[in-house]
Amino acid sequence: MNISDFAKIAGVSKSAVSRYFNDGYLSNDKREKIEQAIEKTGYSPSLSARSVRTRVTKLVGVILPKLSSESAARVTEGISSVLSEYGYELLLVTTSNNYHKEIESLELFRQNRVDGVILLSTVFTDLHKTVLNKMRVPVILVGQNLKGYNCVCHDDFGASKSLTKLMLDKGAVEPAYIGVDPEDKAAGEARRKGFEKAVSEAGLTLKKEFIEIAEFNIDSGYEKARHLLSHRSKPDCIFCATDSIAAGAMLYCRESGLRIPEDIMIAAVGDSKIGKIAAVPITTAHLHYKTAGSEAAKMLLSAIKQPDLIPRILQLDFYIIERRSTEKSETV
Amino acid sequence: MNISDFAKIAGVSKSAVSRYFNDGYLSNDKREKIEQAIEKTGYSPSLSARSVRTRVTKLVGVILPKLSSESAARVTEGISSVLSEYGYELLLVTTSNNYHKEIESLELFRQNRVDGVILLSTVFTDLHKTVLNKMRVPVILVGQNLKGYNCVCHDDFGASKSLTKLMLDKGAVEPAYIGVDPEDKAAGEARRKGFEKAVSEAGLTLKKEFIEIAEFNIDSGYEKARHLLSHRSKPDCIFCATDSIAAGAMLYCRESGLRIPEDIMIAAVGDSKIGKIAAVPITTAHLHYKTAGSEAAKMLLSAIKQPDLIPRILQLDFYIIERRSTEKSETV
DNA sequence: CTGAAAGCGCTAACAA
DNA sequence: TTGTTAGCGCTTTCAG
Repeated sequence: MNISDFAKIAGVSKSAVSRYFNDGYLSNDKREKIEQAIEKTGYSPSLSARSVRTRVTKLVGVILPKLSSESAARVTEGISSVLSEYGYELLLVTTSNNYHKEIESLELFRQNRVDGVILLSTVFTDLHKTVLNKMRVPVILVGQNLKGYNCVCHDDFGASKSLTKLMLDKGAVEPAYIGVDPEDKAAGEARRKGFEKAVSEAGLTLKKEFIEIAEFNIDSGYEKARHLLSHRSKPDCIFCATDSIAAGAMLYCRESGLRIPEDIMIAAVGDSKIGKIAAVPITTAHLHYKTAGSEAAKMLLSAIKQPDLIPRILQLDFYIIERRSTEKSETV
Repeated sequence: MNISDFAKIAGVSKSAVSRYFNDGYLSNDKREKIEQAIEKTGYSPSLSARSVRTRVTKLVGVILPKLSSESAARVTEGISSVLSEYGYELLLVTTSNNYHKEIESLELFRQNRVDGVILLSTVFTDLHKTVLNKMRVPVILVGQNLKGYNCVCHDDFGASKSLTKLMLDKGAVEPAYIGVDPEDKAAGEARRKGFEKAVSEAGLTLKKEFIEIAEFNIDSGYEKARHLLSHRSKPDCIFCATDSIAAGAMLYCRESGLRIPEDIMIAAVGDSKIGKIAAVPITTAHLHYKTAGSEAAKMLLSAIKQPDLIPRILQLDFYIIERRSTEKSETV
């Protein structure tokens, strides 16, 4: 059933039908006829055909490393809530943390199909830059802070610094760090720098062997904690880049008989469910992931409406949630 | 830049270009010319225009309650992996557990835009039936077992029965249940029936006050456990429909001084991360969510290819993971 | 307010 | 193998 067939059934012209669906001028008489015919036939116009004419797809591409990460899921929910409100749909691509697939997807979205793109990437290479500059539709970066691009990001540095400082203020003097690949600007680099800043501001020196780089999961956190605790000198607090890593680290600490927080404190960034129900609930920093998603979507929609918008960076605040994993009386 | 402009630049005909992108007959000479021109211009054909002609969108609609549930995320990852392999893209809609939005999305997908739909729904109403029967593209249901429709589902009944039996075999005689809305056929109804079956097969009678219905989250599990334990007679094991609920229940049990598993055992369905790192790791049943997603995608692709395919139901097996929350010596 | 007609960018049937 | 040509279903002038 196409617009011509339908127009015939409704007893009106093609134009009238088109106007009905695009709120143009229309007499009530025709409007009613069309509504009745819709009732009868279930007709609805082809979005593809419409896109050919209007060059608008009402589709937004979302590229993310993986869905089964609480933070990515929350961002996506934020995006989705705003998008659906404005009649846009969400075209999802996951890249399994493979940034070549990220580039591929951008290429795929480059000229066609979508009106804009939201990219949750973790690394930023020259390849990214090249492709991004070739894009003909607006792109919003989530989670990264990159001059010259539209970004919605978190204060990873500040959150990490605050969490680390919190543990040092409670008397820790041998801080350890389990983070992720420093290629990852936000979760890797910025969080590490925040940690290091807090350590140096406290006048402490960092032991090289107290630095570990893990994957984004529990098992890796466990493994790295084991390695960390295999040295002769022991840390008295561990700052972890993510809650999952912290959960794994805690698992190992407890298995090896350490009491938390008495023997060793643990804190991590992210405020995911896992930190709340861990054996000892984990002190964490809440980053506003869902808000990041909805703000990114809003930013994208304005960029679509107004293509000459100048790039802007929106950094969202965080807050600290103290839990038992750092519950020690202060030692000024 | 459209196909005509591009053909001119490449020095070939429109047809040649079209054939290049749809692997028709083409001499190497033209192929090379076209490749060079692509290099120069970055041309790629408009997918919308193609869809108008071919009536194929290479888009699959996915409807799910919410992303921030580990199971939904895993299913979606499974779907995505297969889809991208076959050159399809994924149009995602989340319904926030509002089944009217589910219907709306189906309507939206009904005639247009997508080549098929995968629906992760929890309830199944007459409205669903009506809309489903009107669909012009194939639909696969994930997580539900419904005669007459294409389904990929889990053995919720079996998993629940096995978990409950496991606790009863270890000597529990006062079983309690914290489940979800029985409108939810799989997680609500089937899991409850599995629980009840194990209880009755063990020759036990179920106390009415040992049945609670919770939401799908930790806080609700906590709340319901509190209610459960407020009665004079106390249960000695709790079967929970989901890991999140179990995590919450465990939190309450421990706060009220109960030892797990000595005083009370806990088990739940789902094998999510949370159960692994809970204060006392939780015995669970692994359902193959990711596989369910990829199988659903495969089923959909064959239904797209072969529209007269007769409906089929694929039920995936589960396995039990015993953890400390039920670690009691058997009392036969 | 309305309808006829042109044309969006592409594919596919046809004749060469 | 190739190019010409007729649409796919829709929107949008334009003339009424």
